[in-house]
Amino acid sequence: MGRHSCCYKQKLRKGLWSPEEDEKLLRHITKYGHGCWSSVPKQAGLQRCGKSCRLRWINYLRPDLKRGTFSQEEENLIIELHAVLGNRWSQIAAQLPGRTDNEIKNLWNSCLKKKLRQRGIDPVTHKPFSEIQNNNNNNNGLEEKSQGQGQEKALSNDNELNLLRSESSNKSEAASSYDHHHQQGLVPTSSTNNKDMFLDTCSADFMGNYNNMSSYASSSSTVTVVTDNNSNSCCNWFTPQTSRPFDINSVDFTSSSSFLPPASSFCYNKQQPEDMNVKNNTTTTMVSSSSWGLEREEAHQIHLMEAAEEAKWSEYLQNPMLMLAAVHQNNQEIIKPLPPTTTHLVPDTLGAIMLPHSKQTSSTTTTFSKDIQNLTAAFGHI
DNA sequence: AATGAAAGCAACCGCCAGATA
DNA sequence: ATATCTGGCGGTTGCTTTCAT
Repeated sequence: MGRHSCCYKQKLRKGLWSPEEDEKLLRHITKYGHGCWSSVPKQAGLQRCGKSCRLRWINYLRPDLKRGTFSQEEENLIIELHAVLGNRWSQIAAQLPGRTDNEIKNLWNSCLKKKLRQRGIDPVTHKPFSEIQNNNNNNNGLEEKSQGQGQEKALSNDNELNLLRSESSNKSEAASSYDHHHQQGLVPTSSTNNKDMFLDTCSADFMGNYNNMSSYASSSSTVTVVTDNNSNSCCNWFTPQTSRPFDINSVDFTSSSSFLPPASSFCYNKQQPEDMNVKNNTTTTMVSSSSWGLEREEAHQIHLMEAAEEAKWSEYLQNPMLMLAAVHQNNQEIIKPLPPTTTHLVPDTLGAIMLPHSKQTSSTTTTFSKDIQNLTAAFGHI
């Protein structure tokens, strides 16, 4: 299968499994367990590669599989989980006992996506198309100024195009916003790629998705976003416990697991550029705490709110289903940040969602960004 | 009844990351 | 330190079945 060496060594069967093959595989695994999948076909007397055997077992032969059509409850759950997890089919499947990632994926692609579209909901962002349309119209206005009347304008009402845009709009908005702030020297700089990606990730999510106040789980700490409704604000960073600016240069970006501020929360505060008092040097970014947008008292209040929600968040983190419940229960309510002491969510609790299958280094940041976007899409109204 | 389109589904492909040699 | 092996995942393909005309 694929480029795996097992497939080169001998001519192996492909395609649909015969009942005889199923019986051989089932008998073998029932008796001996699968152990090393690559050795299963040989031991079971099958002309298949180990990968194919594994897939057959997981998707069809496993005794705990639930067969039959999906119930309405299951469909709803998949939709809600997808809003949080995105196309993480294996993680979605983990919440539906007896269902495989493959059949959930198939259901989504063949059925649920369509249903959502029929309801006027974008299956990518889980937001109403009208909302996306409005955003796109705003974007189109800008595009038209810079690009004139292009092909995209002609396609502006096309749903598929909207989908594509909705997938990329947050990132592009955020990226340009970050660039703007970066050019003004309002964002600490760094020479490492990871750090750049970190900044990019943060700015993407913060600029692209925030509404009044949102919070995000990270791999090692809390990201709190405090904003007002002034669109021209700039950003700064600080830890709420101390009201000190978060010194991004102090973060060890060479360690993939600690690309966020260590053992603390940090806040992002929008503020008018003229209020900024940022002094950069080559190694650190020193900012007077009194010059940052939130007063100590405000920061303290936020910190208290964090503490009050700590237990609640712990529960959420232990159980993605609770997170979904939160979506239902808190439509108009502000979800508070993760507790400052919440560290290393990976791989248990929410970390399993945020940073799946231990992917780290460069992919971690992109995954993280995607996760944040998904979470933001799901929690954006909170 | 015939036929083309759409839907459903099983399996493959290609990539990634951790383990191991 | 490097190469190879392996399991796992999401995306995609292509075959079969169902539906509409």
